[in-house]
Amino acid sequence: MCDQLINHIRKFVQISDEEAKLISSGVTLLKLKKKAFVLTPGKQCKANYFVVRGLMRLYFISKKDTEQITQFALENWWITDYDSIDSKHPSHFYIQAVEDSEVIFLDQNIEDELTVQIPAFERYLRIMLQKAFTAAQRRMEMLNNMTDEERYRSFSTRFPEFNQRVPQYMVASYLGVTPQFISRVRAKKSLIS
Amino acid sequence: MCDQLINHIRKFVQISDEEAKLISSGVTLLKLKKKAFVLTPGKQCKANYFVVRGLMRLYFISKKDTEQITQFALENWWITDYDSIDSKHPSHFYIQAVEDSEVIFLDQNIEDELTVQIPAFERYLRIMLQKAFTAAQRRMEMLNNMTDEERYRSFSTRFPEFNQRVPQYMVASYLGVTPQFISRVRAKKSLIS
DNA sequence: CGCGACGTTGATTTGCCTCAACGATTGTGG
DNA sequence: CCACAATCGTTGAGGCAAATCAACGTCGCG
Repeated sequence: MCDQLINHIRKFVQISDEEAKLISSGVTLLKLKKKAFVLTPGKQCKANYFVVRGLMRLYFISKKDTEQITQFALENWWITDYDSIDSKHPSHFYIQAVEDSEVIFLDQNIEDELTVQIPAFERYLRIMLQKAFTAAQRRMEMLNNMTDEERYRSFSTRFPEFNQRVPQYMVASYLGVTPQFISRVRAKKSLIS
Repeated sequence: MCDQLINHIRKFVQISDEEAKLISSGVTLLKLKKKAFVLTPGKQCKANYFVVRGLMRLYFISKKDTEQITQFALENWWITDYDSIDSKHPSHFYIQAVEDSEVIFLDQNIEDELTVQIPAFERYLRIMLQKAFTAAQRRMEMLNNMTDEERYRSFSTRFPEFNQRVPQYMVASYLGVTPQFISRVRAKKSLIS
């Protein structure tokens, strides 16, 4: 049932079959319809989510009453609100399925137990965090080093899959621009070619 | 010599005195003059740096030939270029002392050994990464949810120490605005009060 | 069918940058 | 100790990229 997670872990660290079973028995598979939520503002985030199939997004409502997407998670990515988990404060984020999805639910307390029992699992999670942090760094780099137009073009050529699977207004929200702006850039592009 | 690092680790995880010694014997204390570099573009980053005293910054040169600061590290923070470490590619960042500083140098290979030998140390590093990632998330949130003026005001009231220790143009670079812009905001502020 | 969600297009506004010149302060060599 | 340059911050004028506001088109779905 959780083969995909175990396979993913084994790309980075070695775990025995018993350890794999231990991990499997600690998690739950959730089937989510499009637009279903696993976290909403006001609730404390208590789990880490691994995307088996589908696409999740993490977002909040900005001052201007618009959705602000801070993260997407495709297959084999983890997504959660670490801030809420660490501080034990209520989250101000939504985590929502963009498409029909299957995600593995890993409760925070169980994660703590597993990381103590299985050092290799702790290492795996550290490696995932390091990747996530690097991605966040790169994204900030792009925010400060490119114009909005460059950023959109770079994003859509580097992650063409997203343009297929994600509505334009979500891409806009993720990139920190307006949907109108993206529309104009695309109009320009098609004139050139 | 590395008491400060050991104390910091023990705020988050338990380690024995032997483990503490093992860690201490694996690291080196560097004394850096203001403006000294521990990493420059073109070189592969091979270590993690823990700030004992002083202030470090991580930055790169943007397309417009201006410095873009992506991270500061005060006392008790780690700083490095994970991207270069993971990919083993040359870095395109500078890591530089903003003030005279003392940093603890932890070689990547030694870090790998220590994390295998001491699971609690791996856990400590994961916790540090989680904090760093959360901070990066928050920063992106601010970038998309505030005007440049709000962001500067929020930054300077939330981290007043930085305004003492860091020249204005570095704050500007970190916030992604021009030094002139900050100057104007401050002028406005003093008129009001 | 009719409604809502999503995208497009045009006109106007605005927040911040750019360029440029001018202080103030610091540090350095003669 | 002073002259000078370099560094850092301030101020003003003009320009531009993207946001905002608003209207309209189109597709999919209950």
